[in-house]
Amino acid sequence: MPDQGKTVPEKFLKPYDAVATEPAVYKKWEDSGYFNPDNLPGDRTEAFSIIMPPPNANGSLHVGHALFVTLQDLLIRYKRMRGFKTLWLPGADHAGFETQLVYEKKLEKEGRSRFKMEREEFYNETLKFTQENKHYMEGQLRQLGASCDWSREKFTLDPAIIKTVYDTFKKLYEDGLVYRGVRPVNWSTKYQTSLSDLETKMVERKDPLYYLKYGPFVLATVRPETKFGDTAVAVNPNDARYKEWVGKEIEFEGLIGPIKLKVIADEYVDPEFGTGVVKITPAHDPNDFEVAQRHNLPIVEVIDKYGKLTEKCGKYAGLKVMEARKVVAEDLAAKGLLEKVDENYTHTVLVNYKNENDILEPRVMPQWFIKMAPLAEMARKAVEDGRVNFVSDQYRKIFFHWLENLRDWNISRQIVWGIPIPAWFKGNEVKIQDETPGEGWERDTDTFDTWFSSGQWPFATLGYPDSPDFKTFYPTSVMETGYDILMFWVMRMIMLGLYRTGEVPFRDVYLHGLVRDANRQKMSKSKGNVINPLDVAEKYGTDSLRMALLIGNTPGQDMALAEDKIKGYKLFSNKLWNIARFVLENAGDADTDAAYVAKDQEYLTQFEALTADITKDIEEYRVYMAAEKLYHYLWDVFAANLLEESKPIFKTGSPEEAASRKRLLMTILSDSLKLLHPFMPFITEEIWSSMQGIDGLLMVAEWPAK
RNA sequence: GCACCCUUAGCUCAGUUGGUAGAGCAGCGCUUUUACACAGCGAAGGUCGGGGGUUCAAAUCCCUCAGGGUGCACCA
Repeated sequence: MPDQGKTVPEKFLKPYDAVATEPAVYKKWEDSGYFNPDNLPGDRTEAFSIIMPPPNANGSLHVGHALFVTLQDLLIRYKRMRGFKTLWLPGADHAGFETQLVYEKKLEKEGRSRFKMEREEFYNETLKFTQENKHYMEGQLRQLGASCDWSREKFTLDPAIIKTVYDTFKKLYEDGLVYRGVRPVNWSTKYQTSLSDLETKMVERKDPLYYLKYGPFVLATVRPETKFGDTAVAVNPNDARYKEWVGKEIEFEGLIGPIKLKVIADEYVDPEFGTGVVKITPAHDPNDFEVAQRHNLPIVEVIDKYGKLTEKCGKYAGLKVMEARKVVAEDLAAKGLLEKVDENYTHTVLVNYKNENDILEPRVMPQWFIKMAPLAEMARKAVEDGRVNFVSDQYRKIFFHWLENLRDWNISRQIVWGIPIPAWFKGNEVKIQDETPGEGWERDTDTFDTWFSSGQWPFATLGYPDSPDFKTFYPTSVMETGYDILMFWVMRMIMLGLYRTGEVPFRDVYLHGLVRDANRQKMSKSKGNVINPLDVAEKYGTDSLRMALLIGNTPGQDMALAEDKIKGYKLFSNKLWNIARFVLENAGDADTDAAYVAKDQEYLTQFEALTADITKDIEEYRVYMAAEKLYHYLWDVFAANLLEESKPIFKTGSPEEAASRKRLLMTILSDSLKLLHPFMPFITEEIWSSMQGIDGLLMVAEWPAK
């Protein structure tokens, strides 16, 4: 053995064992206290902060979570090494409606139902369920290497968070931006709650289109069962066919007695569609409601909250919508009031975004709404003048487009699992406070839309307005999350952050895409194509998973992830491990003052250029490029050239050449570990710990770029 | 209907401010010579969706067509 006498730790004689190494490395980091910005070494004045998008505490982490952990941990580790006072604040979301759905399903499996439980009982069980999940998730985040400050962890139901949410609600109410309105909402008869416009989806369906005889008119509708709620028929003001009817009343025999309806003219009616005549049912169609507002039409509720016809429908009362549709159509036909039926009519229906079988019923109900126009304007300005910067420009465009079509936001939910709305009613009086105002007041039983509280997450978690953390870390530096919650969350945070604090909640928005399977299919349990991040992390190492998630993944774009790709970076880990072994065996005794020969000086210059390049890439959020460049350099330059060339130098070269080369290898290895650490934190820290003469943790080593 | 994105090697994707193309996997070939068999090395592979334009120069900028995807939207 030519290398006798060199001391290389025995672990390098075996392939890198990620599974055995990673938990111990994480423990070292956590024990060091450096996750907490207050404990970081040196004099750090400039802050860098990321608020972690709180995972929903209703399940385990999926590969999408692994992606955000990887991206955010990378940015945090990079800035920590650059000398910033870095805070990455973790949390968990009670995720109101979604968690309630998950828990209801669980109850269903046990043959139970929340409708047979006391409110409190259901709430407490769900709370226990989320707390267990939350604990489990924290372990998973650690496994993924998240260097977040656990001492500052927050939960959306923490009393301090709830207090902030209440204060915001009260302020909005006092400013006239929150109002109690009787307006159309998206009602789920299945889950017995309203949903915001964002929590709905349009799906295409084929339904019969019925042509009904309304006195002198024929009009088309998919929903004959709502006819009992008609309060007018409408035509287009420019439609010559019906001009003489406008303002008059039509009278005809209905199913439950004679009907009298006013004929109104409104631009809403498209003369080209159907017969150009529309029945107006304000209580069960948001458009009809708007028409009714313009024409002062009465609103008659004919469908109740269970989706059954009301007593206004005579003998049809009590029938469910779909049954009623059939019966009403039959009876109309029998009475000769049905002109024809188009059986192949394709249209869109509004459904629950979490359950396409849950067709939503538009209903007019008293609910809490937020006036969006003033808030949207604040947000628009902030993005327009660059106070908030989108890393990918496409989402800036989508953001502006979205702001154009905003309706007021329904923030009250008729569900148990959530933050109770601090409102009290007595007759027509309303008071906003948490404690009872006294005798005769009744508390609102509704809870907040979960996005109303998460929309306040950045300033709520930092303890607005008095906490030192708020002063140090707000506005936060980056918001990194999936583009799928741009509207749900990012928009609302910008609006509510600006409204409440006067400042944007974050400066840069980095939106990542969906992680799909190798064939670009969405991962789903039913398809069986799910990659469980913790499983593959145990198989190939967390570092390999992180690299696989980073390389070839650009902001805002979906990525395909195959297990083979992760495996590929396991090979890279092993390559790096063996590079380290070679360097330690052959250059472990390097003299750090040795003079560089010309060739080695060239290598060093090349490496310094790479360092600057990679630094720029990270600064400009091209982390995928930085990762690829490092991969390429280490494999194709360091291993293939530097190491191979070194072998003859160490065998037959001059002492000057050998000394120069030893110093070069040690220098480039140690700086490479620094550059690679934000990407592959575990293996780099582990190698670092074995390098002679290097003290301390790599996670707080100084970044090598000038 | 409006808006946005995508189309590059067999597959999945990169390509920063315009300078005649890169990675991983698959496929092909070679190698068990002490950094690496839990592999390694090498070669091959593309008229950058079609057409037009700007430019000394276009995968990159502009126009247009085609295909795919997503978001928003009040057609009963």
